[in-house]
Amino acid sequence: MTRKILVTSALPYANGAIHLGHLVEYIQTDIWVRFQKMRGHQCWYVCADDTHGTPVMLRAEKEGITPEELIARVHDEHTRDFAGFHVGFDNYYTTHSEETRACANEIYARLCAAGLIDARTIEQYYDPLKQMFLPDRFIKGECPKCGAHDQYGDNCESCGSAYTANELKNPYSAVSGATPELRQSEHFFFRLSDPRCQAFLRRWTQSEGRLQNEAANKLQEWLGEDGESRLTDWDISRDSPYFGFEIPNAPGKYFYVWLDAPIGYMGAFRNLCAREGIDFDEYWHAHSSTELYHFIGKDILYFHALFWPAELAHAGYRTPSKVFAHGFLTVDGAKMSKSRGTFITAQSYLAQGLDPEWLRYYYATKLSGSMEDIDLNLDDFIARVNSDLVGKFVNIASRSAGFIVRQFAGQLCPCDESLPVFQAIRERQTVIADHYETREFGKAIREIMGLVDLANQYVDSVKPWELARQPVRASELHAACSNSLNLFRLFSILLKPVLPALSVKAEAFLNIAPLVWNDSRTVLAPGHAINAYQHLLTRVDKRQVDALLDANRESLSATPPAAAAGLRAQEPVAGIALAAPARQISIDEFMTVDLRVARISEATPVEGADKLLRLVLDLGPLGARQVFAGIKAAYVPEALVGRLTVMVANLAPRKMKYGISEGMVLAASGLDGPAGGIFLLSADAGAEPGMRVK
RNA sequence: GGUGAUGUAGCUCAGUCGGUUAGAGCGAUGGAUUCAUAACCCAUAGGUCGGUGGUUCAAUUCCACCCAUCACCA
Repeated sequence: MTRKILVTSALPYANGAIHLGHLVEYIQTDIWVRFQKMRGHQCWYVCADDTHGTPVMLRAEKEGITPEELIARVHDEHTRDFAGFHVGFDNYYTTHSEETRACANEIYARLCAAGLIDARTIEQYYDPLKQMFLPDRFIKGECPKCGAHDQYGDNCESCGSAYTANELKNPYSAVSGATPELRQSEHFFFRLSDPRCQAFLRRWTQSEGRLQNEAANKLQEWLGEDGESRLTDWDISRDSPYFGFEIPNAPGKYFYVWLDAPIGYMGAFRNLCAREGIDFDEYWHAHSSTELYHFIGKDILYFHALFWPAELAHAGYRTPSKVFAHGFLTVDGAKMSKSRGTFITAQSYLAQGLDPEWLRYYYATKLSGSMEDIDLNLDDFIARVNSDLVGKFVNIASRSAGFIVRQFAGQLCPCDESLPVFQAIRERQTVIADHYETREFGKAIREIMGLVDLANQYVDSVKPWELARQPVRASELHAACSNSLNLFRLFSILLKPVLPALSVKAEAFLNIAPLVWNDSRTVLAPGHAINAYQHLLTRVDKRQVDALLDANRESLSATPPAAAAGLRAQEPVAGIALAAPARQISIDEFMTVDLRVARISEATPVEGADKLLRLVLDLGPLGARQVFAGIKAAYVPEALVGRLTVMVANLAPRKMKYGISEGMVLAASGLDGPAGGIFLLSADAGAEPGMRVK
């Protein structure tokens, strides 16, 4: 039965370049979509640039162009990058479209009619210099939940909490730096706290198969226990000036960008429908039997699994069949870093001449249906691609084609499907298809490569190069190579969702029509003529990877680290990594850590904590700080009072169960953490509290 | 601090609903081979399955605690 499927990837913001982290999602989605299409299903893949909001508005202003010009340029760049990685959208659109506007107005009107939109006058920060209300993303301050500095006004990148901008502490305008003032303004709210929404979301998020287990558990945390009402109403409007859609009958009021972003999926699809003659309503009406899947990063689960389905359900539309959240990308085990050159843009990867299918393949080997992060290990990347794709897969064609072309005029003889390797492929096909379906691409690849190994063993066992020297055994040679090329064709089918461009080349080489999944049931007919073999894939050269890192490496001074690398904020002491020396840093980088001499003026045990002492540190002219230090195992509190030590004075304050920790004291510790001892640093006599350590 | 996840050969990862000698690929070493972009094939070496206790006839697999990493929460 042909399924009707609509698939989306999250909308990239029209304010920055696509990088390898983004590509995890687009490649994952694209592989899945290509698989569905190969299976003969009707599967539409849409995405769009997320164009609205203050960042776009301000950036355009800074560049001296209109927002429309900016988003047009970024749209071109994004389109180019995605095409470069063979991400095959059926439509890559923009949220700044009449289709999206119409859908947003429609949803808004229906939510109004359902009594789920409230107008309320709120106090919001206003930038007196810039003369504008400061929308969430452009007001910064300290997170009300965890105290992290420089957090945006809608959710905290440090602790993930969602809140409103007014809850931020010590706010400042990210536009002008001015201290904002509170002013009143009327805003519109989506009433998530309404019992209907609460009940719906509880049911929706917990329904079988809707979300990954980890995601469902996470949402359960956000929803709270039964009867508990943790969801708060969601502010969906912003005041002029704003780049976005003006709300009907509300002059000067605009939809908040996060309202129209997911609606952009609908807008992009509506645009596609007009082009392709698809029935939009069949896919979106409340009782649609079509399937709708959103691929997203785990960071935006909140929006896609709470706000979005609640909006849809109460506006009379269908809700997503499933939401697939994936983890983040690390490079060589660490977050992407501009100073290490691992913040790699899609454009630079292609510009350096690296093959996009190398990355598609490597990601595929690592991807699964879970929300776990995946690591791009660059040495492993090189080894994996060269070994699997060039050494094994492509090699099968390469080692057989010459004989067929030279000795048999390119024509194949009947294929012997009774060989064990063909049987193995037939046997594992279904499992491989299931792995693709469940997004267990890593498992699919492992299965396929196991079969490819069998194929190379087969070739080795029949030794075509020996047969070729004995003219009387020409038919054996013909059979061996025909079998081998048929194996290559089957593997091309199995790998086609991952390697679309390579498959096109393989199809040209084999002289066949575009392969679909069911072609794996057949073999090439006797007498079928192939074309001469040309290299299908080159090897990765380590120098290319090094050049890529160099191209993406920025000077250290250009990107001061937000938090001093290697020093962990959550452990006041003993957290410094030990085994190997950390990477080299510049003096400038070191100086971002403000180390000060401090006198311990109070030291008391913390009730309820096994390891912590509460210290009050006197920094002389800089005042006193409270710090919770995990040194209880090694020190009697009274013995510490009066001592001089060294502390990090510019560490972001951290709210702990027992109070706010405003820094950390330095201590040495052995390899095994506290078990290796804890040795508080001291300052020699003469040092005064508050002196800088450098 | 709490919750959750992860910790298996040099590297990247499987796996074990407790049960004879813990697997794969890569890398290393040796051999074979020369059709293939020094690819492929065979073989060998490498792990006290993070640590410590407990349950059990038997634990890498279950339980507790500890350590490390990551995420989320407070």
